Amino acid sequence: MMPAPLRQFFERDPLTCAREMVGCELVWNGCGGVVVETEAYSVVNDEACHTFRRPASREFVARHPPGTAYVYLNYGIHWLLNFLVKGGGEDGFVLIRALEPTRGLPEMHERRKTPTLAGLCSGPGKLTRALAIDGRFHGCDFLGREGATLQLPATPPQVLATPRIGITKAADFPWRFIQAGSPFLSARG
DNA sequence: ACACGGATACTA
DNA sequence: AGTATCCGTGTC
Repeated sequence: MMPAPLRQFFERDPLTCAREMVGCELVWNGCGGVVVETEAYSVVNDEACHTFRRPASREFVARHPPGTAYVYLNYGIHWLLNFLVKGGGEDGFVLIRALEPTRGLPEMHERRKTPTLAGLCSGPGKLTRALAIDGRFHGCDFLGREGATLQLPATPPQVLATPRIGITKAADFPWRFIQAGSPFLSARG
């Protein structure tokens, strides 16, 4: 079960949570890195959030505690990792979009077959592949599992807000958060 | 620039 | 069943 202080991390609104997730080190079974890019999705007035059109997603929010992993298959190819945010001003999700690799580099390179370090976890689908995260973890207490840790930064990095990537609805919301100047992002911004 | 690929939620 | 849509990536 997830440590109480960590659980409280997800008991806030999605924007605050997504912003403060940048700089945290996410480790899973010896592989992982520092989160350098996230996006916030809200169940309130956000057409890009799954809950806006998917009853099953609304049911997911109702039936799981904050911090639960929300993992889904996008474009039939890529697993995307989100964490459920709940109990603050608004409920929603934080999408993990990119990591600066710090742990288990050989193993991640083996899974991704990627030559460059910069491209190893520079996208939401890339990092789930590198960490071997898939639909098995949808709905589970991911950060409470053996081998999973989320370490808060000693000194928080400078974080910038930009528009979210790859969506058509509510595309103008500046709800993507990136570590300023990081070469490990999924795109420029 | 384009193909790849499957779950979800619609219409009937 | 058939259709539209979708928080992407690698290779063309």
